[in-house]
Amino acid sequence: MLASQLLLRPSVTASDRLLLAIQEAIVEGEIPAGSKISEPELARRFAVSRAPLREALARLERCHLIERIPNAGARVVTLTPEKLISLYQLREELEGLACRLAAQYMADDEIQELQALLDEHLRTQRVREGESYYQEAGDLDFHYRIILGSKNPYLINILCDELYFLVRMYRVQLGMNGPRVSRAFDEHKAIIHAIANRDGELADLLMRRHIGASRQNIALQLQQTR
Amino acid sequence: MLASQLLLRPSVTASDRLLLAIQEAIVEGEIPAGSKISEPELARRFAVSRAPLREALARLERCHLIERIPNAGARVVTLTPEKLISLYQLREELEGLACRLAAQYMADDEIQELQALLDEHLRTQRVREGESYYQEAGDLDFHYRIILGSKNPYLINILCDELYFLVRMYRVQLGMNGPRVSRAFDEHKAIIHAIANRDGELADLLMRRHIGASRQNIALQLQQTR
DNA sequence: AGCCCTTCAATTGTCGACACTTTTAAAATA
DNA sequence: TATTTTAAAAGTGTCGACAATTGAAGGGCT
Repeated sequence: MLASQLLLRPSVTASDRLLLAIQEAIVEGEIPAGSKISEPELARRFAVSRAPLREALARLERCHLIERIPNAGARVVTLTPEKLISLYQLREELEGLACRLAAQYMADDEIQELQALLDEHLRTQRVREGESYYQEAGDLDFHYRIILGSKNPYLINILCDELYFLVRMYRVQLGMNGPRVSRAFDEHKAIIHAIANRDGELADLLMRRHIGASRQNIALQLQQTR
Repeated sequence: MLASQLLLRPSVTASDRLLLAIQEAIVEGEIPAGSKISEPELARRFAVSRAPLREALARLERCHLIERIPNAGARVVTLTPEKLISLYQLREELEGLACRLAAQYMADDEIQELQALLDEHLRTQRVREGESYYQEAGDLDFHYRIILGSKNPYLINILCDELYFLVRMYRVQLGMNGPRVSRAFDEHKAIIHAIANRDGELADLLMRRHIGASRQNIALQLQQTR
């Protein structure tokens, strides 16, 4: 469910719940990309006042899902190929770094868990052929663990809390579940292998290629669509 | 003044002004690192209600200057050597990327302006020997322009709006203005040269070294302090 | 004395109302 | 009819007050 940042929170406020609900609605396209957000309307819909709603909107802006203009209101972001490329450029760099650090700082048992996770995903994947949801959940989980393994708090915050909802939004709304399934698994395996060998440089390189391949895949899809 | 994200805003609200004021107070150490933030107290101090104050606090959390715990309140972040290293690791990666992209996307006149800026800083620096404020302002300005030159909106947002206040806070409070002045100028010149030659790879490498040198400088200073 | 429970004050989260701004729509003029 | 002006409607920003939660002080127990 990707609620990593909420699992640690002792008490959940209304604005926390709102954030999750609206995030999901935007990512899934229920609130369409580019549409205007009306505070009174959303407040009615979720049966809360505008105070916690505005708190939630502030946090939605933080993860780039909406854009606000003072005195004019908020809009859901519009998705463009250019922005998507920008996003993947960043991911290549940041997740490459995450791999290098993870190879250095992850505990042995964390690496073993990661390996076990991949095996399980492989089995699940075989059973549910074609169901992209599990594939995506597995993929995100894989990336999450490595990012957390970097132990760099700023890096973790940027990737997990700010950029990954955008990544999901693009995947869902542009239908990026592609035919890269089995190849992605092999790439994941190679990356884990490098981390297990404490070869940060190699893990870095492999992750950059892994994400770079996705980026080119996207570029191709976009080109074909035209 | 580093108010880049505010210059474009049509109308300035109370929470905008609050954000700037509190940011400055935290960066300069007037509100001490690690101290608890009392909403009623701050609201009185700035003569506003808690609504715009809370909006400002949400944005301060976004740039990592405060940490909030639901129902418990907000604290100014504490500075640690480990976090500072984490921050510089990120900067190396992100500003390296920024250089590579800037070499590709900056317009010719933007590069010329950048060059002129550096010359001017050099002159100003000679006049005001030892005054670290101008040196820092110049340094930040230099980095800003290259980041903006990358034309990658997510990269720009993360570096300029989220991480640079933290960088300033560390510089001010740990007194990081060091003896690297003249050497930094040479490094800046080399980076611009690479960008002007549209050599992204080289600019990337040089920027990583430039920031890496600062990082090692910091590590040394911290070691000596003990 | 030390620890746990209760009570109370202080702080945070939420609410409804008001002030100001922007946008929309109608009216007036050319 | 097209354009500008004006007025109303909707929406955002801010305020003060109430409700819910937390942290601390005090009292009771072992």
